[in-house]
Parts: sequence; C-alpha cells; structure tokens
Amino acid sequence: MKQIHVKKGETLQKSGDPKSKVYVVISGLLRSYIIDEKGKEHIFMFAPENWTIADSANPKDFCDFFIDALEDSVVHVKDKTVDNKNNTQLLYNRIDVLQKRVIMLMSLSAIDRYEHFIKTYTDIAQRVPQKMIASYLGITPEALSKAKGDKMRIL
Amino acid sequence: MKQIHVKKGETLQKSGDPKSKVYVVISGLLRSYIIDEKGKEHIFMFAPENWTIADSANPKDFCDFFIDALEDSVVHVKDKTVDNKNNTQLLYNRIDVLQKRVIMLMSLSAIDRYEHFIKTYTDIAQRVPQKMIASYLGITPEALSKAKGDKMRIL
DNA sequence: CATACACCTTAATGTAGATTAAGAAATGCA
DNA sequence: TGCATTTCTTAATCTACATTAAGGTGTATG
Repeated sequence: MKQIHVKKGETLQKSGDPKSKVYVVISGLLRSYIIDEKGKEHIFMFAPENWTIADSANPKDFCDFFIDALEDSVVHVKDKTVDNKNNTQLLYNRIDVLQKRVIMLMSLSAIDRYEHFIKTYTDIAQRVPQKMIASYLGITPEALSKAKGDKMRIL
Repeated sequence: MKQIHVKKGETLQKSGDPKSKVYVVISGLLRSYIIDEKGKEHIFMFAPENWTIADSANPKDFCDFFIDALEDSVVHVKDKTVDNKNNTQLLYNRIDVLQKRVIMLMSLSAIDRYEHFIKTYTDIAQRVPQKMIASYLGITPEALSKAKGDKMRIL
C-alpha cells in the first residue's frame, strides 16, 4: 500500500484502464466522473479526506470512471484484491450511498437534490466549483444557477 | 436460513421496518421500491430467480424500501449479519449494478434507458407490466408509451 | 353474461431543465 | 499589476417529460 502525492488537475485513472485501484484520500480532494457519448462529463462522486474512491466495484472489469484530483492531495493506493475484515463494512457503506443516490435522482427535483447535497456535504460544497455540483446533481450549471436565483427571489 | 412461499402481491418488507433481511429468490419475482413524498412509487429493482434483493446495505439502519412479490414466489430469507466468504463478491456485484444505474439516470434519455433495460433484462421486461418498467426507468407510464410510439413511427 | 378493475394508449397542455449566447465576476498567471 | 482564462449569471428559445383526462383492451370475478 503506497502513498502518493497528486497535484491539482492530475489524473489518477482513465475510463478503459484495465486495472482499477482503490484510492483512500489522506488529504485533498478527488472526484470520479464519466464522459458520455456526447462528450459531456457526469461527476459520479467526490472524495475528500478519509473517503474512499474507486471504480466499478468488480476488480476484474475495466474502469468506467475517470478519477482526478481537484486539489493537491495525498492518497493511499490500494489493490482491490487486498481483502481484509473491515472491507465488508466499507462495501456496505458504498452500497448505501449509491442506493440513496439513485432514489434522489428518481424522486427529487434538481433544486431539491441541490439542497440535499448542500446539507449532506456542506464541506464539499464549499470546495468545488458550482458547475461540478451541477454535474453531480445531473443538471447543467445554468439550470442550477437559475434554480438558486429563483429560490432566492421567492424568499 | 428459512425458505418461505409468498403469494403475488404479498409484501415482505415495508419502508421503516427496523430489521431488514436479505431475500434470495428461488422462483418467482420480487421488487423493491420507494414511495416518495408525493405518494409516487419508484421501483428500485426487480429480482427474478437467483437474484438477491435487499435494502439499504447497512444492517443497522431502517429500511428505505418496500419489497413485495410480483409473482407467486419461493424465497430464501437470510439474516444480514450472516457473513460468509462469497458475500464479498455479491456486494461487489451490487455496487457494480448501482453504479451503472446512476450513470444511466444521469446520461441517458428515457427511451435510451428503456432500450438498455430491454436489452439487459429481456426476461424481466416480459414479465412485468409496462408501468413498472416506467417506474424503474424513472418516468411515467404515459411518457414510456409515447416514447415507444414515436420510435415505431420513425422506423 | 355483465361488470369491474387493471393496464395501455392517445392527446392537450404545462413545466423543468437543456441549449445557446452574451456579459459580469472571479481566479490564475505573467 | 494587468491580462487571460475560467466560472457564474441572466435571458431567450427549445424539448423532454409530467400532468390530466378520456377512451380502449384485456382479464378476473360476481
């Protein structure tokens, strides 16, 4: 298990890479995202300190995701085949987050998803540009800006 | 690990139930779904033979999901705390499916999600009413009906 | 058989969010 | 400090999907 330093903007993993690793963020901030057929980015998740970020859970598959650094970061790189007792709890946590994510995408409006995001990830929300939050929420930056503006005007 | 018989329409688990189980479908078909604040159903997943269906992965949390039978089914009911070696692979598989689901919700149109669903779950698609597929896709039955109609007319 | 019920379709209208474009503000860099 | 680049906002227009409502089909039930 080695520890590496990555500069802001540096890419750790590209979609299609054969071997994906598990990255444990010691300090800084990483993200994972896809690029769809239209060339549009969709951020899948952010990973600040003490979070784990990794690709499609199955170690034998190719990567779906790009993973890069949004801030200068220090990262532990682990091999997926390394399996320890605690691993199961980590997997449960990831499934839990994913389930909630799908539910939100299906049942909440963009602005509701935004507010939930702000509440749940206050810290992250202050550290990434708004357009990245929009990407995470599954909407365009313009739509988010407008939604926020509309909200303000009502209050 | 006990085996139970459930009739079509029977509910195995309700949102808010304190203890969630893991259900392994021996025969028949189950589904999990949520009911949002507006009372609208959103199907999270279908589980035909040999599939596992379970709630929010963390065993200590309350259930998010309703789980019921769409066909007369035979189901193994397992306790989540029962942990064996194979379990890890099952968790990886679930994470993989969830990841792909989120990606689809964010990057594909309703009709594209439908076609992907048909391709991936041909069997399921023939066994559940269309309105349930719509719910799984995150759209209304009307929208799905229209999208299909439009598609036919173009070809 | 008749009636009810669940499901599918079609159509009219409404709306959230996409797209495009332009300018303003913030940030990075020489 | 000044310039360049990225990010945010606003606004006009467009489109996918939601909502509502009505009618049609199949199937289970008295």
